[in-house]
Amino acid sequence: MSTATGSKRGRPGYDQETVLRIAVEAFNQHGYEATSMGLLAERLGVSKSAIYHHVDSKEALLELALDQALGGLEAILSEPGASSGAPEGRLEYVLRGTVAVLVDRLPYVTLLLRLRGNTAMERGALRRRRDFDKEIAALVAAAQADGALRSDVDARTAERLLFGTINSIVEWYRPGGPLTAAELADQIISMVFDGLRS
Amino acid sequence: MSTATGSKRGRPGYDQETVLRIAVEAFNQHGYEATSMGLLAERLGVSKSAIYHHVDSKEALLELALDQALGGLEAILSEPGASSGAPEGRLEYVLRGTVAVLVDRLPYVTLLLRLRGNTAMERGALRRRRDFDKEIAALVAAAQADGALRSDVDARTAERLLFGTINSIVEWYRPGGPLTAAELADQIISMVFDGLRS
DNA sequence: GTCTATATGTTGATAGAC
DNA sequence: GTCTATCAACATATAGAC
Repeated sequence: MSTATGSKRGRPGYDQETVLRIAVEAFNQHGYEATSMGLLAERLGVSKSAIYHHVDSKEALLELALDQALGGLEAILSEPGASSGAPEGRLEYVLRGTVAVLVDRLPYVTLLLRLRGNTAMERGALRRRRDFDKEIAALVAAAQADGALRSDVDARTAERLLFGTINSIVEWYRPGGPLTAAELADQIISMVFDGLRS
Repeated sequence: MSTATGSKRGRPGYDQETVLRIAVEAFNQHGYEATSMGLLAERLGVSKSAIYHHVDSKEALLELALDQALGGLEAILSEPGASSGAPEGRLEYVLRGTVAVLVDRLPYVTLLLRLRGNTAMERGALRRRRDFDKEIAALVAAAQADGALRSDVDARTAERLLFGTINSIVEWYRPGGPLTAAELADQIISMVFDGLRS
């Protein structure tokens, strides 16, 4: 499978999506700040200036990538399963959805999770991520009030540990391995709700 | 509290430990690769070349930092509590120890957890970290064989999710906040062993 | 323990040709 | 859609004075 566009002959000629894919790979490997346009150019097999035909700047590449991740996560909350039924069921629905988005958009979410907020743009993205987190924390609190979840752990702490567990999959999970995305979601849901004890 | 050494007057004059502390803060904020010696110099209030009086190179700073993190983690496994008693108790002991080291050496462990393995030195550190992880996975497997932990989740996956939960505290926990290190450890241990369901 | 000056290479981005 | 040439700024590290 080539990275080329539909052009009929000659050199590849990239589209923005492919440039973005290669860029995000590099950002995840070296960190966004430390990744140079020169490295991207090398990996794409074109000159630095050719990249500026596809995107306005390095920061624009980051913004496109973060939108992929945040858009995917935010969409979960708009689905019917996230707002109908008992809080516990809604929480499980959202957590399963999060695992699905993480696996489906792995490099983009990985990049989001490693953001430090060093520029205005990054801080904007982190704000969107915090808003998402807060909705889940509210869901945890509702499930606690409902009696479905234990109340001896603070809702915000529980939500953080919940996402700590889920988000950590970007550090090791790779699609195509022995564990399918559905199996992974089952094991995570089972572990966070019921614990590791037999 | 000053960052100065014991010198009696005049300009501060740093020791290696203080230089390292400031450096690790910057590494965690911008990423190791993207942190310039110039930024460190600025934050220390000295010239770039002054830093080379304390350390041989930028990479030597990273190595010193990672040794702080890895040394702390590896020491847990040498403690008596890690090798005596039932596997489940030993596992809990090691997990509590890990939380304690994470909190005690927060910036150093944070740096370790963000390594990508882009140089020989980094890969060496990641190897030490993997060795630590493998010992815990073996402990999980032993506790499963013992019947103390559920066996429907693969030991390696369980260990990864376990550390995903624990390691994620570097993203939000700050000593001096409302939650003490001991309380944090209790809540984490309780959540990973018994789950969030009431 | 710090400084200035310097060496040598790389950075993000632009101009303008093809 | 890509190229070469160019820019000012910045990178790590060293030499040698104080």
